[in-house]
Amino acid sequence: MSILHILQKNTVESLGLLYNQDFSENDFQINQTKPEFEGDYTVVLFSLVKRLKLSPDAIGNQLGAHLTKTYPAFFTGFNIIKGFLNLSVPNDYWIGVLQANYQDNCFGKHPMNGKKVMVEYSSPNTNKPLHLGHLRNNFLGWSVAEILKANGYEVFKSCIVNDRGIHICKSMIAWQRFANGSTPHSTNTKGDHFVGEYYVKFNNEYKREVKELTDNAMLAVDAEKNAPIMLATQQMLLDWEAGKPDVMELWKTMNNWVYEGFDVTYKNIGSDFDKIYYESNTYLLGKKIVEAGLAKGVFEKEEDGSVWIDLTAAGLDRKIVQRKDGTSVYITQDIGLALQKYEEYKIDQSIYVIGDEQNYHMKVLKLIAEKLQLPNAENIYHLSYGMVELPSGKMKSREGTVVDADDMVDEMVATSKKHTVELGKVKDFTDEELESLYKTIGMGAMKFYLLRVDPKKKMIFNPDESIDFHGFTGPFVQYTYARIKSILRKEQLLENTSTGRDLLKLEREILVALEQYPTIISQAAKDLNPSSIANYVFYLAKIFNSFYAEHSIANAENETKKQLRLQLAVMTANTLKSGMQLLGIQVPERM
RNA sequence: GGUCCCGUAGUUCAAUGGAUAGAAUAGAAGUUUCCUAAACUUUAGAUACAAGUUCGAUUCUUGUCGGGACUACCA
Repeated sequence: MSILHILQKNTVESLGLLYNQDFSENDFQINQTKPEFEGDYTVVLFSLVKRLKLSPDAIGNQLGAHLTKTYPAFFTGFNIIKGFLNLSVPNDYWIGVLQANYQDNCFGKHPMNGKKVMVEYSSPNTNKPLHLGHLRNNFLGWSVAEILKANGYEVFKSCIVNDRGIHICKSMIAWQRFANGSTPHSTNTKGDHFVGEYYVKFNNEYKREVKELTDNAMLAVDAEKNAPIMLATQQMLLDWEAGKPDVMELWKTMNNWVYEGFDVTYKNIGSDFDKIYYESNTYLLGKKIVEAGLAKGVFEKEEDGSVWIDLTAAGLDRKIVQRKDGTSVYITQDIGLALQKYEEYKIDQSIYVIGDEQNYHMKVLKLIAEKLQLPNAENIYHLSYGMVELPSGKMKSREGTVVDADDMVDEMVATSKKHTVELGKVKDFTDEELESLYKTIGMGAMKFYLLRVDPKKKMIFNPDESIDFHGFTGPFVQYTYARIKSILRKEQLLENTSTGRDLLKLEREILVALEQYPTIISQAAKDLNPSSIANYVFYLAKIFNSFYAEHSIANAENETKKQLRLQLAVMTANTLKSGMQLLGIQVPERM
């Protein structure tokens, strides 16, 4: 239990004894004490004033005296400033934390809790390569899964590949018309990029045809519906659904090109899945849902045969759930898949990492599941993240205004190589070690950049200003780790030595931060928010760097002090490594 | 039109209703005979506007102004 929790618990007890009333942890607030005041943790007294009809000073004095008298192992002194009760925790407590945990590689992680969670993320379309927005999704999903594991959940990472539908047919039609039989192999192009080019070509041709029609006096709405290439694409979708052999053949071929490309990207960025669903296998699941909904009277059938649900009572619209031709729409398939996931894995929670542009869709999804009284309805949770935008606005694959994921990875690795070569600290590395280091640092910078901001908020990426390697960045944390490891290669850490009872201000600050790590991990899981981990590891690295610049470890005043600092260094390194791992970022032994 | 989200230093991001609004970067000035200077130290700089609730508001409420997303028998 952390000192914060101990203080919460003891404050509840003390208040109860002092004032003979029942209190809970929600009746007051505890913060870390601001550095300009004496003390480690602070009880904010204002909320108690009204209830107890006493002045903040009076409550603070009584509570402070009671806490220090009753729990001298945890609280040895207090002061009250303007309604804030600042409590000091003794050195022995902090040193105890250090000695108990400095060698524990699992420090901060929580035991298994018996709960199962599925995290669905990435979920690409197979008609174009991944871009920077997908990277945010992938890093978020991966990190959230790791954070949940660290909190004792059994986690299944899943992905639904949107491998069928009109958008796929667009690339297929364009390939048939414009490719002259060329392939990724014949053009030496990565498969997903190759297919993506034909998606763009489709849109160019489509635009051209629409313009031609409107120039000939057709209305824009009609032109958009009647452009020959669009009609051909719609026919192809029908042929696909009918299982026409040549269409199926082309579909398989082109999807395989895309998968070969995705495999490379996923391997590079370190994404993987426990279960991959393909929409071509799940798109019929909606039928069962429609039948169930009609039987329950939740859905209603129109005269033309289409099926609808009325959500106006919940402030939403009337939504279609099955077309008049009997095929199910996206939302219905999704509900079918949600149910299938539940049945297959018996999950307690199902998290969807999907952009906030689909907030409405996910709201509808959950609402329909609730109305159908599906057993998994309550477990559906949309982890909605903000879009990555360019200074000019939203990225659009169709218009080519995207930052390509592969280009981004290459650029990050190249930049890290440039920095590393300039600094010249690892000239003795083999080529293989160098390549691996460049990748570790480059990917570290990129992942940290995308994960350090609150997932809910949209973020702006300016391609003209490359991602930094200094300051609040992945390489900063990696560098701190590497520097510690360098010391630990040279200095001997002894078992069972005394570390003394004295702590300098900076030593104490590091220990206070280290002790918070388990709380940070649980909070990150509660919020499904990796950015709190990123902020934490940066803060820890920062105060360690201050300490490093100020005090020597190898040349400490005496052996006792040196051992204390070595332990502190080991625990800091372990915690940085562990926290970075939760973000999907590796740390190098040297850099 | 309807629903929802967002306006914090030049820029990119922080701040469960709590103390003097934190960082990073860019700017200015410093630190290397001593454990890795991808580091450290100092300095300057911000809550769009107006009311309200509160002991206390960046945070909650309302309004104004500005920006964005969604609102397909596409997936």
